[in-house]
Amino acid sequence: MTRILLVDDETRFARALAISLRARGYEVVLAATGEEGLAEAARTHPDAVVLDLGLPNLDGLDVLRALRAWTTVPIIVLSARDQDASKVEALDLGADDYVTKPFSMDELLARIRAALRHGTKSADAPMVVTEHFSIDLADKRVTDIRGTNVHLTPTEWQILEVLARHRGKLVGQRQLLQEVWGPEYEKETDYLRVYMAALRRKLEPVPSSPQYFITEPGMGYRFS
Amino acid sequence: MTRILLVDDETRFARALAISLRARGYEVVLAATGEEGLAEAARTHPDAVVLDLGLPNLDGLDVLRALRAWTTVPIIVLSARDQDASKVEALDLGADDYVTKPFSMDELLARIRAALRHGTKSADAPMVVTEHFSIDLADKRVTDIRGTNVHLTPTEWQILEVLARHRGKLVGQRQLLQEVWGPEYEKETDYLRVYMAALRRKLEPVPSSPQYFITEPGMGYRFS
DNA sequence: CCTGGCGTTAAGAGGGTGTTAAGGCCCTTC
DNA sequence: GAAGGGCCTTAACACCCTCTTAACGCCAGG
Repeated sequence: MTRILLVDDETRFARALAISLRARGYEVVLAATGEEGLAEAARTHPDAVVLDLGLPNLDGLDVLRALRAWTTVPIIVLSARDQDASKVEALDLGADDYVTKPFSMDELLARIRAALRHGTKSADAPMVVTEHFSIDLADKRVTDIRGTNVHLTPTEWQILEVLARHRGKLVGQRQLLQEVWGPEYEKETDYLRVYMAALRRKLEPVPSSPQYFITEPGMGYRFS
Repeated sequence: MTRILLVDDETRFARALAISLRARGYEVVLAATGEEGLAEAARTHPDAVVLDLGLPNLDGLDVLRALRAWTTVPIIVLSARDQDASKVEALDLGADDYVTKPFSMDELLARIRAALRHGTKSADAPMVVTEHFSIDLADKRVTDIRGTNVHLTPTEWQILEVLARHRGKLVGQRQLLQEVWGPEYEKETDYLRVYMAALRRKLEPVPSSPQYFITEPGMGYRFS
């Protein structure tokens, strides 16, 4: 789960933001002071930090400096002041973004999403690993247990990609057909049977009794 | 040199910004329309893009979408409007930052610096070495196993560079065409075949059965 | 027994790909 | 100003792969 550290002493605002973030599936760690924020950052290794400059005791810019001394986690700075000086300073100290109050919750959430994209751009290879093969979504490559490349045709790959993205979930036949062939093919369930057979032949250890590509009769398929 | 593409139709502001940027050692490419911006982006491969939303003809958001279809270059969006809708939309379309006019030059410059940090975080791998040849991305040179220089034409080099930067990844034909020839050539798959043949003839030990430049039929090419 | 959904296989049609070479443009050189 | 070379574009052809389609067998439920 994506973890976000929120360093802010205005508990009312912080709580509202935390609720919004949690409602969207993020895990939120709260810190009310700069010291606490640094400690929590070290302890929980968040995927992004939202940092309010208006903190008691320790100045927000000092917190920023301290964080940047050891981590490249995306940091979004919030400020009540619209002063250029601190804005420029914060950005040059390594903040990824600077948002001035007042701002809408939607905007902040969008900026958090943008910041999270930066964090994952270089790291995080979207990989699905099983006991018998592994799927590299970024490289568009499938390798078997010995590291040999498994060749898939474009259609086979698209089906695998859709199933892998919904790992564990049931994907309806109509949905699969629409995502791979387009909306006008949603009745061509024959195609699915042919291609599921191909995928099983190439990836299942025992194609005749599938372990990863499960058929849910009358409904669709599931990858697990 | 760090190259910045500035897409803005207000020539007075654009010119002032260009002067400020050039004074700080950046190379600036100007584009007055969205179409021009897309063409320049494909041609010059900037390290960052500053995009004004208030463009004639083509909407700024469409430009953003078109850019994000093939490049991850940092994009800073400027806007006169302070509307949340376009702000959120732009950020979710892949903009790295969103700045509302009026703003100070210092702030924009600081945000450009911050955006450039993102761009360089993941890039840079100036040498690619294989068993049969090595590629020096910085020097734009390719040498074979005996250290002899291998001569490539500009187009051959660009293709090789794109593939080498995405080492191991599958590069779609459309992406390759857009990055080398520009967005308006994305259907000219003939070009690719001619140039892939040339690259294989010059670099593959056995051009007829490629070891490094792998074709994924119907999808694209992969360098590994 | 019949029906409908599913798995499997194979073959033809169509489109994608590798390869070579000729024509034309631009730049350099004399 | 003319000649030459390098490079890009375009065309033509043969070949290979993929998609589609059809046929058949299997199983479960009506």
